[in-house]
Amino acid sequence: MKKYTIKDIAQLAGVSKGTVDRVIHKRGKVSEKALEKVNKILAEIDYQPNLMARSLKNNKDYVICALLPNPDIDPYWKPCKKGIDQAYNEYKSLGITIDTHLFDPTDTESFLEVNAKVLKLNPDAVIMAPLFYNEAKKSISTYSEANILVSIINNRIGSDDINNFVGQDLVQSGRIAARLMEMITPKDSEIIIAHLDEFFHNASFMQQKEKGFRDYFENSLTSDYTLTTCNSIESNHYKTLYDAINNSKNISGIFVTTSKTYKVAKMLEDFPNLSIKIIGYDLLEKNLNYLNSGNIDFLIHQNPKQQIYLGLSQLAEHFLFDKPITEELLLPIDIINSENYNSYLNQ
Amino acid sequence: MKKYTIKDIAQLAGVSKGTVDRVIHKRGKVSEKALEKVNKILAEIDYQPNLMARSLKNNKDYVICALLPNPDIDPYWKPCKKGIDQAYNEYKSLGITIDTHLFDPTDTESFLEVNAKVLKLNPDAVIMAPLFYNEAKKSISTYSEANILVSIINNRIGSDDINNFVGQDLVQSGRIAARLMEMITPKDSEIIIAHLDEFFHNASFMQQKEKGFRDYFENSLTSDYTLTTCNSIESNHYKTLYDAINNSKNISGIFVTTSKTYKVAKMLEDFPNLSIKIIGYDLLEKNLNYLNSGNIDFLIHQNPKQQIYLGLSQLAEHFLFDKPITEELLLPIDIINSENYNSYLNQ
DNA sequence: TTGTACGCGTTATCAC
DNA sequence: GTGATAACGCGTACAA
Repeated sequence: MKKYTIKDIAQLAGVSKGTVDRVIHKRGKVSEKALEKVNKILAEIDYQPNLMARSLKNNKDYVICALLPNPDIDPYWKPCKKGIDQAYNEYKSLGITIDTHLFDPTDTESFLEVNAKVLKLNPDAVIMAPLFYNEAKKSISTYSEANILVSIINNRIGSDDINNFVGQDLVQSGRIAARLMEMITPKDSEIIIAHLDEFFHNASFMQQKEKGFRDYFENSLTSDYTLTTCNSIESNHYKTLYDAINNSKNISGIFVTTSKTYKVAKMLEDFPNLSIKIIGYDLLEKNLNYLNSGNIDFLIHQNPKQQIYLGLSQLAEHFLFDKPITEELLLPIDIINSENYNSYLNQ
Repeated sequence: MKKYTIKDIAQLAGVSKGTVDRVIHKRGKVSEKALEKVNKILAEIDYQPNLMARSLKNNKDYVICALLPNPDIDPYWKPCKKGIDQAYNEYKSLGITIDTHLFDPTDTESFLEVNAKVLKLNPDAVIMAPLFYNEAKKSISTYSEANILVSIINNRIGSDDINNFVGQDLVQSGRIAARLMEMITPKDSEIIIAHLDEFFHNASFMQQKEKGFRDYFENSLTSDYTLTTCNSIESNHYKTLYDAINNSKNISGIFVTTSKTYKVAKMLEDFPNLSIKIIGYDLLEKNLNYLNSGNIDFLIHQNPKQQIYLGLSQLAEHFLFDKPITEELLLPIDIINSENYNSYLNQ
């Protein structure tokens, strides 16, 4: 399995390196005869261009801007720092610069400002969590017009200008929660689907999770649960959810579609004689505490760290080695209990 | 954030590239004065050697041999092919060759033969699943003496000659199964820990899983399960397990410590009026079928594909970019149910 | 249409 | 001790 170089091919074909290069890259200006000779050799051997040499010759420094919600405001995004650091360390010596810009997930204006700032920097690519649907769409097409690659993480939004999406199948995620719920609650009981307030209001992903959750039970022949959806917001002290729990005596489980699962666990401390299972999302410290104490039964891990790492990695390898970018990268949906969360944290 | 090259440093220090190189690599033969000047510059700037250039100059082709059980004999190893292919494609153009050698997991002799063959090839590294404890240990030290790096996947074996281990914490894996079992079975029932025959008889990893499983319940204040261990082998038609199920009327769950979980599910088809939960290991097709039909409740994913991919990746990056090798890489322990297995298969 | 020469950054070698 | 130079493989400008 010898490694052939352009020089080797030139020698074998009896032409010069330049001619071989022109054939390989289809730059034309090659005589019939030469073309034939080179193609014959190329057909015989398996030429693999040396990516190091190519990249070295390129010798360009690429800049990727990462636009993320401030993790101090929404701790869900905390792990992303680690993912960025990992990608940064892996690619810094190969000519990739990663530049993080945080915005306030409660403030559309802040998102727009950060996008304006980034646009001025004119990076080679942008990777972002598109929390605000309309604003994100507009920013994305602006980037695209400026020939800036766009990678999206966490939740998909429809746009032809997106080069890469890394995330999870949220409908399936709801189905997973449903199957788990089915296993740990009595079949004839009531289950609440709780959408706790999110900073961003046009997010469709809570609905996707609900859809999957309901679909699972609707297609099930053996179950006869009563499913109730409950939207609840902090400014109202989550009163709707509280009342729902307080008024029904047959609730066996609550499916929380957001990372604020711990708030439900906390609320249930007011009802010590109810036995209600909780399934929710994300490995926030507060969630893990309740998972450990047994008050939360399962969490589903959305793996924000891996999402941003993989997105960055795809972009970097594309710039450096011209690797194709996967348009859609769906991560596994991890089921977490008190015993395995630790194995995910140290990743 | 300018990128400094050796040339830049040489210019700044008023010396030649050669001298800078000697300082950086501590090759000596540098005058006090020159050393000082260069070190001063190095202290001021953040010099990051260009890994592409270094690797290009190196221009060595590295060979890694992968020693794995034949997946036609034990389907657990099937996904490894994908992992190897992935690493192969990723690194082939960068000068890494991966050479797979299969052995018969039921036959110690075959393992030794393959090792002998590989030793003759004198590769730069070997990655293997050390199924046969004593034989593996001996082979490993032979490789080490021949200056061949050794990477181990799947199950750890003690040896100072191992450069890298990729796998899971098997004791913790047992605890995870225990927690799941606790959630889906009544607290005062009987649970069987079933060790189904493995091809290799000196494997300690079934014991590790059992230890974790038992530990969990022993430290639990709320549970009073009766745990029974059952070793059962195919040549005896798994009679010991069959009898255990047949004779007891209070079994609520079976924890299968190997990938042959489907055999237990199949056996339970003989007992249609028993309701016994099954938790086992690995995403074999036969296991997934029973997971889908609800006869297996949970599987734990040992991720053999990711194990070999990460091991290969570590070795490759070490050879190419001189990256340090993690001695021990513990993968997350994935909980699988009927709804999320698909998201792992397409990885 | 073709071949040659040069540069990318690092490292090894070889004169001085 | 030191500095100049060649080489790795690729891409390309330029001369023929």
